[in-house]
Amino acid sequence: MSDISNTLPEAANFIEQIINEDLENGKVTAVQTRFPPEPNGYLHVGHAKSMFVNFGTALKYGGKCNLFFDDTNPSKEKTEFVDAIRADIHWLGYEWARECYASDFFDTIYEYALRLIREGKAFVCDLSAEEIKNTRGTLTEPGTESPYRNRSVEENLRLFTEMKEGKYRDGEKCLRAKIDMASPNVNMRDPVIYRILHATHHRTGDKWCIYPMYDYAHPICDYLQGVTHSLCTLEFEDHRPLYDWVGISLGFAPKPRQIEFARLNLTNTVMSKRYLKKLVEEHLVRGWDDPRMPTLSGLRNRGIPAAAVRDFCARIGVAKANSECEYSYFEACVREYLNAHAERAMAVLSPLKLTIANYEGEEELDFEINQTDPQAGTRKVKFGKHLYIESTDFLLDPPPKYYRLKPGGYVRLKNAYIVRCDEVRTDGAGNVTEVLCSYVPESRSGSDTSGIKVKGVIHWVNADDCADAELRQYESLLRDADYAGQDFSERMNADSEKIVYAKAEPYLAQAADGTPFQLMRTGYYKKCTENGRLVLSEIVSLKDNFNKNQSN
RNA sequence: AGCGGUGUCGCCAAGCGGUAAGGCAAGAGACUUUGACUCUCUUAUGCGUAUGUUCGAUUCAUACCGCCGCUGCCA
Repeated sequence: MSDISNTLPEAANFIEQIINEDLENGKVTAVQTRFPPEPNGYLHVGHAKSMFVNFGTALKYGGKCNLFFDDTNPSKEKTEFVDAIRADIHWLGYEWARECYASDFFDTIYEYALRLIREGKAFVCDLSAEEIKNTRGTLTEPGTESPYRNRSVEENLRLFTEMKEGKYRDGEKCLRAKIDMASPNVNMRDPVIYRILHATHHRTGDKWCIYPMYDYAHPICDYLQGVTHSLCTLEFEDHRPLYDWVGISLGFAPKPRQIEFARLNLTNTVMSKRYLKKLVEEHLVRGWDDPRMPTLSGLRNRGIPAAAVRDFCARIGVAKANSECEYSYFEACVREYLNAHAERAMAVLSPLKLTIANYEGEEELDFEINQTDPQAGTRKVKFGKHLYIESTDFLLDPPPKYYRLKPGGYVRLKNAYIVRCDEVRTDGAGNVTEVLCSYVPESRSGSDTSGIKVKGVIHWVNADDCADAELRQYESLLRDADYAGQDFSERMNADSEKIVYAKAEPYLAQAADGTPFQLMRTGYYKKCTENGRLVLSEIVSLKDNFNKNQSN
């Protein structure tokens, strides 16, 4: 399996270059990063990349990575999300050095604001949001300075204290950094750094009615945590001058360094929290962890192994160019991992009865648990006279080059015997209801002396042995197959700009009792995805499988 | 239009002046107790375009062109 500790290195060269420089010229002596989600939703694959970069960088340099909850906007954040985020990070396989919150630092952040005011670097502004917007200027024209920009330090101090004490309504006043209204970078035009928000915070309750803005709080929180390299996505590139302004104004040493990288995009996949939230709130999905969701909990419920997600992140690399990965890349990583690690089991999704006329009794056959890994051992499967095969593995009028079962044709039952189709039973409507075969006794797998060569090998289940328990399970698999299919895509299509999952995925299933199952048709994978239907045959149970692999 | 980024095979992505890695996808073949897996081979005289500098440029310079982001009291 992919090793967490060696996945980042080759992937993020430009980040490493910067860090190496800082290390070489003694700017820093150890590397500290942080994974900074806002607890306003669940984590998705995009966050997996961010975790990969942040945790991976720390791992690479023998440093630390904190879990930092960016909870500066109480109107959007909830404890439910905090718990889910924690669980998802652990599932992905990462361990944080310290868990902290922006709200842990509210007191200090406030003190720093006082200091900026005393040094004439911040002022209380009475302009409304609308007025601030109108005086900010445009992309090509400078803004105009606020009439409140030159208030005395004493007045600013008094006003800001009153803001904190709750003397004003939301939006009535705000604290702004005094930078440059003519800056070509709009973020530097006296940005708001504190706003009044009479909202109950999920952690600090009603202690505060003013909250710091991200741009102001983030560099402070980074510094207070000892973060040396603050890795974030490209859209914050324009904010870096402000990030630096805060650090320099407050005299941080060493000042954390912000480095940006491109976020992950996947074809046919909605990654915007706004849409995902909408899907949940409008009950178009069961919840954030619905297996159709690109959330980490969704992937987990779909049975996708965390190691495969990590491997994917490592393989796509980290760069600054905007890009969109083909979903097939992700699927390849999942298949590759599953192929190497998942336990095999045979299952028939659409059963067709097969009876072997000349076979009596029963015997137990040895099956490899994982063909690619002999050490995984073997399992016993009962073979008998009455079996079920996949209905699609038999064709009355087969096209040329059809290697599976057909009237008068030979085929091998996987890991068992070669059989010949002698007779077919149909119902009134002409549908095939049963296939009658005869088997070749000396063709048993492993000791085949029959000399018969067959091109086709099909899977089967013993009807007597597992009819009750397993067929019920197949039903639930089928139900979920529908549930995972086209209907959903169409709805999404009509409803939003993108499709969530345009195609059903062959390994997308879950038993009714919640047991995650990996479906992996080893033979017809491509065909499955082409027609968008699940026509799978091999079930790979991953229950406990991942945990097992995790521990070593 | 201003600022900040970015343009290398269908999709990711190495490369940091010395003559285009790798992966995914695709195609061909071998193997096979499923046609899967595995294995082998093929796929950019070309690196957004044009000029330069140089013995030599994807790598440096200049100018264009394209794409992305930015005018929340969101993060």
